[in-house]
Amino acid sequence: MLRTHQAGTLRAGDIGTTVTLTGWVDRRRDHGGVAFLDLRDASGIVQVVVRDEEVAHPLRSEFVLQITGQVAQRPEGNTNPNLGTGEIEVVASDVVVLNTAAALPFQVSTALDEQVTVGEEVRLKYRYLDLRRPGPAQAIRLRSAVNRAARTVLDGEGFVEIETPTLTRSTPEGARDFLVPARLAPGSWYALPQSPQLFKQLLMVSGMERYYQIARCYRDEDFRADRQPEFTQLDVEMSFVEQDDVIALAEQVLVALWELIGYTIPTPIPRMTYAEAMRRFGTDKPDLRFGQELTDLTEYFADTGFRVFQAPYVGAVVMPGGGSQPRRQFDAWQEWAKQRGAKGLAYVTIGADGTLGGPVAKNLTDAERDGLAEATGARPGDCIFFAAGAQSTSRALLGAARLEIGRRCDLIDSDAWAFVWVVDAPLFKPTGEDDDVAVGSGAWTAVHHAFTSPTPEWIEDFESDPGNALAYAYDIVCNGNEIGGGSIRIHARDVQERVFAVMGITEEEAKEKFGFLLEAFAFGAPPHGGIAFGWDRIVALLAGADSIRDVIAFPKSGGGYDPLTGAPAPITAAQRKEAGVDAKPETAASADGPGAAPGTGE
RNA sequence: GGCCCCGUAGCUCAGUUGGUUAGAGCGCCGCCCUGUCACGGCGGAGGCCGCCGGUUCAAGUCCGGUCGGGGUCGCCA
Repeated sequence: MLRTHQAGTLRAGDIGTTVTLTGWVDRRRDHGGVAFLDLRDASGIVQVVVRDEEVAHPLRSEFVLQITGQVAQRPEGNTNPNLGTGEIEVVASDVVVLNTAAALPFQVSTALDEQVTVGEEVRLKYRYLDLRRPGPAQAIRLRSAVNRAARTVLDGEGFVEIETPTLTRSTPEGARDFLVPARLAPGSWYALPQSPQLFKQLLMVSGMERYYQIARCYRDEDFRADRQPEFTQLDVEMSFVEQDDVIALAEQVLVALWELIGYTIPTPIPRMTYAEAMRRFGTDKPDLRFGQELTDLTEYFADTGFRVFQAPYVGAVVMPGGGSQPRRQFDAWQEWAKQRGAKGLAYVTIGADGTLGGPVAKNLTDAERDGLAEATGARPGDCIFFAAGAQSTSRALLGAARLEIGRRCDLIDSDAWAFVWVVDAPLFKPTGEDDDVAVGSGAWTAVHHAFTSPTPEWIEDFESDPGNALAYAYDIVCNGNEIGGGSIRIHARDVQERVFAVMGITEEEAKEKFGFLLEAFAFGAPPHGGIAFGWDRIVALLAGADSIRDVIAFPKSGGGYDPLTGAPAPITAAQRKEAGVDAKPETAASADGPGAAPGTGE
C-alpha cells in the first residue's frame, strides 16, 4: 500500500504517530513560509502542514499526493470543529507528487459542495470529477448499501441470485426494444431485455423456487426525470406462493432498505384496492402523505339542470384557502387543465360568509349550492374544483389537481413516508381506451402483463365480465411513486389460453411470440409469482434525490445521449458491413407477425 | 410527437426602453504573504453572447428557424 492510514480517520489518539497518507489536494492555503493543504481521500479530509515553501508552492488543486508526516495536536485556538480530524494536523516531512492535475472544468472542493451549484450537463460530462464531491459520491455509496441490504435479506430467505441474458429475443412487451444486430446471422437481431420477466418464470419451471437479480433493463422510450433508457430492477420470483407471501417478502426488503436511513416502516403496510385508490385519489399510485380526497358528486348532481354536470361522472377536490385566489390564478388553473388534455377545470369559491362565487355557482340551484360545502367538505375561504365527463379521465384530472393543490398549499410533509399496497387491479382494460395500439383482434388487453393470473375468485369465469375481472397483482406505492409491482402468474395452460382468447391472441400468435415459455409451462410449471422493484427510484427516494440520474454512476441525459462518452455515435462503414445492419430479411413474413401484446414488462 | 422554461468567460450568473470598449463572484496564471481552514494582498489572462437568417442607422437585447439542455403531457410499469 502507498499509505498507512486513511486521511479522514485520524484523531487525537493518533498524535505522535508517523503516518503516510495519499489523496487529492482539496484546497490549499499558502502563507509563504507555511502552507496548509486539505488532503482528501475517500474517508474524508485532514489538514497537512507543509513548512517548505519550495515544496508547497507548485502544488495545485486535485494534485495527487503521498504525504509522510507526524500527526500533531493543532495549536491552541486553531482547531476546526467542522472536520472530524479538526483536532489534529499532519506535519509533512515528505511530499511526493503522485500525479498533477489540469485546471478543472468546475470546482470539486468538499468545502464548496453545498455552496457552489454546477449545471448537470457539465457534471455529467465530467462525472468522474462530480463523483469526487461528497454529495454525489454519497448517493452512489448509498446505492451500494441498498444493494447489500437487499441481498442480505434475500440470501437469508434462501434466494438464489441468478443472472439472465442481456442479449435475447425481441418479445412483445409493452415498450420498444433496443436491438442489436447479429453478425453471424445477418438480418436477425437480438433485443435487450425490457425486464427478465420471461427468464425468471423459466427459472421457476427449473425448480430454482426462489430467484432474485439486480437486473439491468432496457426500454427504448422517451425519457423523464425518473426514466432512463437503461435502468435497474430488483427482480424477484418465488414458487408455491400466494400474493400474501410475495408481499410479506417484499415488506422485509423494504424495511431493511429504509432502516439504512433510520426509518422503520410500520408493517404490515396497509393495502388499498385499485378501485378505492381511483375513487378516493384518482390514481393507482396515491400519495397518502396528505388528504384532500376526491368527492364523487355524480349522485349529488344526478338531476342537475347545469349542462356541464350532466355527465357520467362528476367529482370534486377542495383547495383549502383557494377561494381568495385572484382571477388570474384561476385562469392559470384552466391552462394547467388544458395542458392535460381537459377542456377546463370548473370551480366554485366559498366566501368567508359561506356564499358561493365563481362562474359555475350561478348555474346551480339553491339546493345544489346549499349542500355543496357539506358534500365536499369545503369550508369558508376554500375553493372547489370540479371535473365532469368520463369517469376515468375526470378522476385522473382531479387526482392531478389534488397533487398540485398539495404542492401549492404546502400540504405535503416532505419528511413523511407513506407506503401502501394497491391490490385488485383490473385484469383487462378495453383496447383503444388510451389510444393503445390494438393487440391482435381483441377488445381487451392486459393491464399488467399477459401472464398475470386472475384472482382466485375470478379464475373460473373472467371471460364472463372481462372489464371487472381482477388481476392477482400488487403494486407498492411510496409517497405517490410506484416503486414496485408484481403478480401471481398463470401456470395452468388452459387459463393462459383463455386469457389469450379474451385478448384476441390466437394460438398461432401466442406460439410465435412466447412459444418457448408456453412450451416450458407444459412440463410441470409450479404455481409462482414475484415482484420487481424500481431500484433507481427507490435509491433516489432514500437519497432524497430529485432525479434518478443522481443515483446512477454514469447516467444518460436527454435523448439517450451520454455526455461523457458521446454515445451513441456513428459507426464506420466497415462496422456497418460486418454487423449486418443493412441486411435484408429473406422473407418479409417473419418480420411481420402479429402486433405486440402490451404490458409484458414487469 | 405537443406545450413550457433555459443557452452570455472554465463554473454560477447580471446585463436597463435596442445605443460606445459586454460585467460580477468563484476558478485559472504571475508575484507577495509563517497559523490558515470559503486565508489574505497586488497584478493579469480569458467571450462566434449556442447556431443560421431577418427587422433596424444600430441586436447579447426584437422576430423566425434550428441545435442543445431541463420540465411536462403523449408514450413508457
